[in-house]
This record gives sequence, structure tokens and C-alpha cells, in this order.
Amino acid sequence: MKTPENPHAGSTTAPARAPRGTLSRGAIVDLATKIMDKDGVEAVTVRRLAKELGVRPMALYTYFRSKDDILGAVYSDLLSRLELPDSPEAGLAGVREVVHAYFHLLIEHSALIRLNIANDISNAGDLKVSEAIYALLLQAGLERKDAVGVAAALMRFTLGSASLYPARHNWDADADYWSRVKESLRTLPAERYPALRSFGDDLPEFTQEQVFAYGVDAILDRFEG
Amino acid sequence: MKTPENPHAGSTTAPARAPRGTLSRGAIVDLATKIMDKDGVEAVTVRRLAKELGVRPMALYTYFRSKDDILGAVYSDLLSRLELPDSPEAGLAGVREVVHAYFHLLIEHSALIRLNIANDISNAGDLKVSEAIYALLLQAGLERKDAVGVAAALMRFTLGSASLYPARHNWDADADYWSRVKESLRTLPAERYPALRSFGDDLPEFTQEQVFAYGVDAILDRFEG
DNA sequence: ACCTGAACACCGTTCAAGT
DNA sequence: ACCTGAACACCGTTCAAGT
Repeated sequence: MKTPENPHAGSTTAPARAPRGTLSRGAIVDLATKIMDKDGVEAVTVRRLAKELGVRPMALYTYFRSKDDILGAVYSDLLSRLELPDSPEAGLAGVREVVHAYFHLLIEHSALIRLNIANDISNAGDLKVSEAIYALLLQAGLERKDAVGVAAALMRFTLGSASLYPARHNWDADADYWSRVKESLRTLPAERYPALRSFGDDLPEFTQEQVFAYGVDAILDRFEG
Repeated sequence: MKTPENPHAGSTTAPARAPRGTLSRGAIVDLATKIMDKDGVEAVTVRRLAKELGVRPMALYTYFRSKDDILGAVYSDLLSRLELPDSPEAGLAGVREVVHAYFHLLIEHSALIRLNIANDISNAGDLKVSEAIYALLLQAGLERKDAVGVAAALMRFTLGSASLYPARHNWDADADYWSRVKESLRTLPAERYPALRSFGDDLPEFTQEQVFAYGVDAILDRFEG
């Protein structure tokens, strides 16, 4: 009775073979992005992608050579969506804009950081960001040497800021969290941590956003007006 | 013939049970560090650690609750070895020293970055670095608000610099690599990448070390005598 | 071209058991 | 207390095979 012609004969019918059009690079990248944002990069597995796409694991290998290849595509895709001001007259204000946009992209998809670190400069998305920053810096009148130094410093500062963001952003609007931090600073041994202890009583508050702006200002200020 | 009393009867003798003293937290941490430096964090597996220590995988769980616990111990151990100048009179020069020492620790054990990102502030090693920086900044006369902003900016810039280091340090002393970068910049489409292209002809050279120093200067200079 | 089944060589970890 | 065996529920990927 259990023949291919009579698939309903048993309750243990084999799962239907997925039709031809189910998969595409875009569908895979979109789902990988969604999983990454929700549960982190480590949750992005070939097997889970396949399952949620209604397909067997090996099907993905028609579209990507490896899992790393998929993650690379996720990174490029997100970077390509980054909207950059293309008026090179914006000057240093424009640089701030680009760098903030990049920062926000990184923290909205916080797992991007780990992908970025493995990447090389040849990535088209990175190139776009670099081009925008260099064009604006040169337009603003910086010497080539300073342009390179400033651009490199901004990239590094932005990456570092984004990498600490997930562990720090809880403090941002939570007065409770903030006072617990002060409390824990006050419990530090006085001989070994005199400076940190003093911040237990008087701790200037910064949101992560403000820390980021502070650093960008520090790097750019000396070229201002 | 193959009885427990006669273990040499066959050539497939069971491997000897490891004696009691073979393992310790220190031995595990040291080996994990060695593997991490040689082959990266992803090469640090419980099974490999066990094999190279001459022991079965489960033996490690007497000393650590989980693999993450082992990696956390590696991070703490390395940070605790960091030598910090403990003269708070050193001022901003002392800050530079601390930050450079931290940078070098991170790039010498380049996989540390990925560990750091997951960590929290309560780590004793991080505390030591923070204390040193804050003490020096306050001693140098910075307002508390600036001390927090500068310390946060330096930490973030240092982390970002260290995270890009592995992908960039090849350029440092390799004129060949450098000219290949310039060559590839020259092949970029002129309309989309005018600024980057211009660097194909005239690219100010920076080692990673110099980029790092440039950024630290940018952040600290405005507080300099 | 696109999707699948089975298998390989790995993971971290639990649980119960030896010494 | 310290080390082990077996098993569980996972990985990414190769290779040969279906449609």
C-alpha cells in the first residue's frame, strides 16, 4: 500500500521534496541575518538555516561554498544598505555623519563585529565607507598624512565602541543599573583601587552614544575651524 | 589470556589510566593559551586539550565548569601578567605607557579580543588596567568628566586597533605588500572611488604601531601642557 | 541545475561509574 | 577527589545519487 502512488497510506510519509524554486542566495542571506540579530552568530548554523527554509542542509551548498561564505554575504549585504551622504561639501560634519551611520549599523546588528574582524579590505562595502570618509577629509582640507591617520583612527575607534556596546548599553537609561555600578565600585578595596573607588561617589554619566560622540570629537576637533 | 592480570597479552592494550596529579588549573590554562596563540581560539577544544594533556576529555571538568570557564581563565591569567607602571606621577606619559602595554598584550595574543568582547567589567584584570588609567588621568589634572570620556575612548580605540591588527600587520615592513595595495587602489573605478584612487599614487605609509600612536595622541593631545 | 541521503570526523556536556 | 566510558544532541562538509 505504501507506494509512491499512494503517499497517504501510512502516517510516516516521507517529507515532501522541496520544489525547485524554494532557495536563493537572497533568501538564505535574509534568514541568516534574522537569526544572527535574534540569537547571535553562533546560532547561525547550516542545519538551522536549512530547517527553517524547509530544505535539507546540503541544498544550501548549491548557493554558497561554505558557511563562512554565507556570513561574508550577510556582512556585505548589510554594509551595502548603509546610506551615506554623497555631498563632499559636508566637511567634517559629514565625516561625523558617516561614522555615526557605520556605528549604528554595527550595533543594530551587533554580531557584525565578529564578522568584520575576519574580513579583508577588499570588501566592497568597506570600500564605500572608506571612500566617503577620505573624500570628506580631503575636501575639508586635511593633509594626506592626517587624512590617513584620522580615517584609520576613526575606523578603529568605531569598531571598538561597537564591540563594547552590547555589554554596556544596559546602563544607558537604567538608573538602577547605574547605581549598582557605583555601589560595586564602592566595595573595591581602597588600597588597590583608590581612583576607581572615588568614582563610586561621583561618577559622571555617559550613554554609549555620548561616549562615542566624545571620542569622535577628540579625534576630529583639532581640525575644526 | 587477555585478562586484567595479564595486560600485555595483546597488542591492543588499553591506554594507561592517567595518574592523579597529571592535571591542574594552571596546566590547562597554559596549554589553552599556547594552542590559542598558535592556532586561534577555535582550535582550543576540550578534546584537544585532553589529548595533549594525556587525559580523557571529562577530566577537565574537575577543574573548570565549562569551556567558556577555561577561556575566561586564560584571559584573566594573561591580563594579570600585564606589567603596569605604578607611579601615578607619570601623568599622560604614563597613560600612554599603560595603553601601549595593553595594546601589545592584545596583539601578542590576538585571539584575546574575541574573549574580551564577551567579558564583563568585573574582571579583575580589566579593573587593574582601568585603575591605572584613571589614577594617572586624575593625577594629570583632568576633570572627572574628561577622565571618564578619555578612558572610555582609549579603551575602545585600543580594542579596535587590536582587532584590526591581525589583518593589517602584514603591511608593516613589507614594501611589496604596500605597493600591491597601491596597485589595487589604482584599479578602482574612477567615478565611484575618486578619493581612494588618489591614494594609489600617493599613499602616506603608517605601520600599525604608528596608527595606534597617532590615535592615542589625538585623544590625549588637547590635555597636554 | 537543484535538491537529497548517508556518512565522516568532529564538537561540548550529562550522567553514572570506577579508583 | 580525581579520572573515565558511554551516550546525547549537536556541528560543517564530502561524495554519490536522485530529478
